[in-house]
Amino acid sequence: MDKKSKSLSKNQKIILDFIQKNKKPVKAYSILSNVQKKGINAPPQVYRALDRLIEIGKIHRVESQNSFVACKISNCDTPHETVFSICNSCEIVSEINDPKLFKHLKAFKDNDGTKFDGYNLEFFGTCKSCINKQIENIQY
Amino acid sequence: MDKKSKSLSKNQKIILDFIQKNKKPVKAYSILSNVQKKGINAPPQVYRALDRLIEIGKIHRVESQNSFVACKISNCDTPHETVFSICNSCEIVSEINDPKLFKHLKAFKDNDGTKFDGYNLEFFGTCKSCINKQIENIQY
DNA sequence: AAAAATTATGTTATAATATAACATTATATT
DNA sequence: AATATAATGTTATATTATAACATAATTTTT
Ligand SMILES: [Zn+2]
Ligand SMILES: [Zn+2]
Ligand SMILES: [Zn+2]
Ligand SMILES: [Zn+2]
Repeated sequence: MDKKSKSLSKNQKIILDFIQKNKKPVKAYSILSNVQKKGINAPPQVYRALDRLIEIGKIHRVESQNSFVACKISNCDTPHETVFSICNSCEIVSEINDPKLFKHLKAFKDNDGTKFDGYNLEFFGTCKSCINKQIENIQY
Repeated sequence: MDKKSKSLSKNQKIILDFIQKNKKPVKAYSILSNVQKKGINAPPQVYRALDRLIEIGKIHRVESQNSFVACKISNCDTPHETVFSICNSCEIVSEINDPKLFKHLKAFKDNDGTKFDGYNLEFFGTCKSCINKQIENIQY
């Protein structure tokens, strides 16, 4: 039985549920304040659940934001091979599912003989919606 | 005169100098304690200099480590297009200079019409030196 | 050169993020 | 049932980063 098929614990379920409800990534202390009514009282309880959920690929950490987002790729069995598109304006994050890009990244070799076991790629920019808002707001 | 050719301020020089002296990335508070003898007393002075040095491309932030490393690519005029190789064991970081990969990343388009202006890619693994150490340490 | 605007600095306090350490309880394995 | 493993609860603390405001240096404009 692999990690992914193991059932989640109570706290893990509560926290995964909260993260999945949110379109945007959520921060650890925001999670904490939102699940306190469910009996989760302190940061370590949140961080432990987050660590585990990351390990089994249910969520990912958005490094540039210190935030956490549910995995959007079904059967994402590669929790440490992630690609995101991040809007600098509204901070929305989309997980990129691009097999060709994955393949390219997976095949990468450096000149030092490093044995790679994962990668994280974050693209930054302005999302379509924010571009449109900016155009609307131009003052003449 | 562009940002890069502008001369650095006193604090910026002190902090860049310290970062460049280190092979490995350094943390903000480690920088602080190491430059206090030079008259830099408080975190904001460090973070301001770091922000500026990042902006002009002299250093990069290693997102997964909350650390800062000098740019190793001469004439790196793309401070927000970075690729690193990171050893999970010794935490050494190498900046990757791979024009073909850069081109590939630069050309990336998502399905949502996001206008990208940068990316950060971090490869994780075990460096050659750490692999060798691990082999040496196997007990029979 | 004087005035104004901009940039950098210094300082104190505090916010935000994350982990150490240890006691207890629940679950799985032998 | 005994043992081992994993998860939880709790308090305290470590680490990373910024807000806010006063002052000084530098650059630009007049
Ligand atoms: Zn995923
Ligand atoms: Zn947006
Ligand atoms: Zn660089
Ligand atoms: Zn190493």
